[in-house]
Amino acid sequence: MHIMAKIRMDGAARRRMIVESVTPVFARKGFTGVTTREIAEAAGVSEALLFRYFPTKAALYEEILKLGCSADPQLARLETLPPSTDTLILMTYGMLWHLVLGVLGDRQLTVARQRLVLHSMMEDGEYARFHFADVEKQILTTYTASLRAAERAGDVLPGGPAPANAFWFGCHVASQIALGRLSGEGVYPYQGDLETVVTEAARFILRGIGLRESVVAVPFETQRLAMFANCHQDRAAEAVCVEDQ
Amino acid sequence: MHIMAKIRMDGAARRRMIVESVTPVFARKGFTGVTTREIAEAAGVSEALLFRYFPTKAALYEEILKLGCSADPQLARLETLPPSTDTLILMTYGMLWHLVLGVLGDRQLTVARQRLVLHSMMEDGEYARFHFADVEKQILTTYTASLRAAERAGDVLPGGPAPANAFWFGCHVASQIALGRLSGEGVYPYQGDLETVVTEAARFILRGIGLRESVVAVPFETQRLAMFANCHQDRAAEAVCVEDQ
DNA sequence: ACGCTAAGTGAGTGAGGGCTTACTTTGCAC
DNA sequence: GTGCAAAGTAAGCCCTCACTCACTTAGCGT
Repeated sequence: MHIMAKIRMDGAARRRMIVESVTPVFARKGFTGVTTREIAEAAGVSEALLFRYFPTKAALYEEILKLGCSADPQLARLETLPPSTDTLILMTYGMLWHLVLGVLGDRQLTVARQRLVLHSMMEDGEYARFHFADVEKQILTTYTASLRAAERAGDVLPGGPAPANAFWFGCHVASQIALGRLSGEGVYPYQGDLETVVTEAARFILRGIGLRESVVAVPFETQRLAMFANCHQDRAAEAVCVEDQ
Repeated sequence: MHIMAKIRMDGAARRRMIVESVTPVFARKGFTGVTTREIAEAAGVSEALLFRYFPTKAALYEEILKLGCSADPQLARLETLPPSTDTLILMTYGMLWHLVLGVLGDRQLTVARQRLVLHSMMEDGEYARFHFADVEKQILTTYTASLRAAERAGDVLPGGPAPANAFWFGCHVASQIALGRLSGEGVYPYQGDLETVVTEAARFILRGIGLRESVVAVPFETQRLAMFANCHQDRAAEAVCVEDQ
């Protein structure tokens, strides 16, 4: 007998462990692209055990999707920010950094989520719709509030897109840059290094939603974002501790 | 004996016919998601015949990718446009209309191409890289020239992104809107109907690359695009004639 | 010490995957 | 008409896939 599962775990722990270790595999190759043997190997477990915990391969996949749907805890933090032009800018840079660089939160999870959403969009789109509805619910009110605040402050030109659309268009730029880098080396022939591209993208988005030049041109001090990220990492550290226990 | 291939064709014609009828199937389900039996059925041909023309399933797929790479003939038309702010605007609207609405050219082919590129980006990205390099080669010089012309005309604010990046960021918005609609009903919860979204997106992009309000705010008369599209349809009609022959 | 339950597995199974083979049919040159 | 090359197919072959079963092992309450 080969030792596959080195240590014996109780049901719940094993389930979680399987889902976690298998997520990136599904993310990389898609549902049909992965075999249950690969899955088992990735989880360090026999195929038979897999099927003790999940009745079918599809059920395991759905479990992963559900888990990916769970709200990003750091997003809650956004609601604590005051509605303002500054917040709008912070959100834009934050989104880009998050989606493209994977700063803030677990990079692997972020990438996995992107892939799952993409797979969904290429199939029936149901999961993607759900996911975006969730994102909207979590972010849009803050975003809209900040956009309105910026308007009141005279920082935004009239005739811009509806707030929801402004938000999504910004997301589109960020997601597509991220998508272009999913396969390792980027596929888009941008000019300049990644940092430049991200900065230019941020300004592109801010101009796009109608912010005045005087606001857009101000360089973004990354400390703010770093602080934001740190707060979250503390939280992540906590979570790990709990899990280890 | 069942009649599968209703009419007898010579080798070259059958090859073309198979590739054409099979492209949307691969596009929808991805390489691993499709069986050779499905492929054969889609082509209205026996599996055996498939394998007479293509040594493996992978070879058939590659053939499709290569064909998808062949330049869009209408793109050549772009080069005939004078470099100007107007051309920049036309290109932006044209891109959106092309990618999202599928006007200009064969809609089904456009969608198939998008899916194939996406599949590639989620795997090794090689085909996507090739495709984008091609797009860049075909469009970027005209785009850059028009952006420079706009600058000279005083229509664009300083401090915008590098021309190549401006182009790609615009593409990103358009592709992502299109991607959100691949599965039928759109997955992004935009505000307003599709036409509104596309118009807002166009303005978002034009603002994003730094065009002045005075230029962006001008409503776009769709006749120009329609004219452009018509020109192409004439060409398409020609092509069909040649093919029928 | 000793069951008893739950964790875990090796060795399959049938279905369906890509691909082949041995054959039939069709058009056409003569 | 007849021969023949090319178009076309039915019927599998073998392998891998998702999934199962009969079994062994570890921990734990008594």
